Amino acid sequence: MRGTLHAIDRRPRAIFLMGPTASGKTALACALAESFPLELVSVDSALVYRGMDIGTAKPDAATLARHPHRLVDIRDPAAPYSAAQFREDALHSMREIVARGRVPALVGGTSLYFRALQYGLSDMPQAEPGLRARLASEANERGWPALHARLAERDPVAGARIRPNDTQRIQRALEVIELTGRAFSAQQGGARARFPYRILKLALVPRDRAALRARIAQRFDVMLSAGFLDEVRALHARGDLHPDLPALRAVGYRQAWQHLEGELDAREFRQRAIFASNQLAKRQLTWLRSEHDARVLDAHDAHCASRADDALRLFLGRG
RNA sequence: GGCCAGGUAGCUCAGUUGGUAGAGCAGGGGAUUGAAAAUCCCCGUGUCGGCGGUUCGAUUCCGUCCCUGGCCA
Repeated sequence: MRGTLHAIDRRPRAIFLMGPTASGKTALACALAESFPLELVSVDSALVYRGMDIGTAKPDAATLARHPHRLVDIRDPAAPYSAAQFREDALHSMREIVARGRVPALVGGTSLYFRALQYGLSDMPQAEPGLRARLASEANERGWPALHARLAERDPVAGARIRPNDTQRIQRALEVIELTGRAFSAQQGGARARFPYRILKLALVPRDRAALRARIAQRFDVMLSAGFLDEVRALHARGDLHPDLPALRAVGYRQAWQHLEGELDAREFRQRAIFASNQLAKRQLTWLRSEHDARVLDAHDAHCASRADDALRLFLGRG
């Protein structure tokens, strides 16, 4: 620092606004967009799906009209999205925004997407549905322990790292091994390119977990009275969707689907949906704790918005 | 008021032929590379309703009281 020359960072600036569900990210992002030349990019694995509005707490039409969010409503619920696709889409959006002389603000709660965006993903083949189906049916016949054993044999490192019960990761690792003929673990990590943006990371963290849970429950009841179940009924009525789709595993939708199928009564549905939401928030907070370069804002602090405002003013270097 | 069944972890409950107790759910912590709002791992001391009694020792047996539910009045 002192007395040393350092190169001027000419990378364009970008904002990351991260936070758990129900922490007030959207409201804060929209408020900041009123004062700064921002364009918003959603970082959320559920907001990408069309027709899933109420249960995902998607910003309403008026909000989206005033503050367009990129990467919202870009997929049909039948079509899976992925972290790799997100990275590509987000980088594309960011380039466009910068070309228009504005600052990209990435807002959302899907930490894996933030990580994939900033640090990149290893060069590995994408998911292949046919192969996954084959592995799943094999697991059905011979049991997952057999597949885990095969993984351990073909890739001892991954076999040791991936738990025998973690069927999803076993499946992915075997998929990559079959597609490439090489060990999965050998393809992870490696050199990663420098992220082409200077970023200001803001983490919206609610100080009081119990208050967050209360807010989640309250928000869920608002969703119910806003017609959440009708929304899921419409998806259910399509007939081509099923509960194993990533879209329908989303918090609230999974439980609503079970309710519509008669597996859960109304009370249990509500209860379990809220629990799932609380648990999601907890996992999101675990991710956030490892964001050591993030500026943490207390979501319950009355001055939260003005603190964010100050941070942006400094970062963007103007008033 | 009488009879019956219960009162054990935040909730639902199991259990101890008397040696102070354990599951599920909830909750907490963690992992996290093409499904990630997913998937997985770890974490259980609580006057065993109160008070007495029997006993070396009671959450467990006995008495009594309180509370809850059901049936009968």
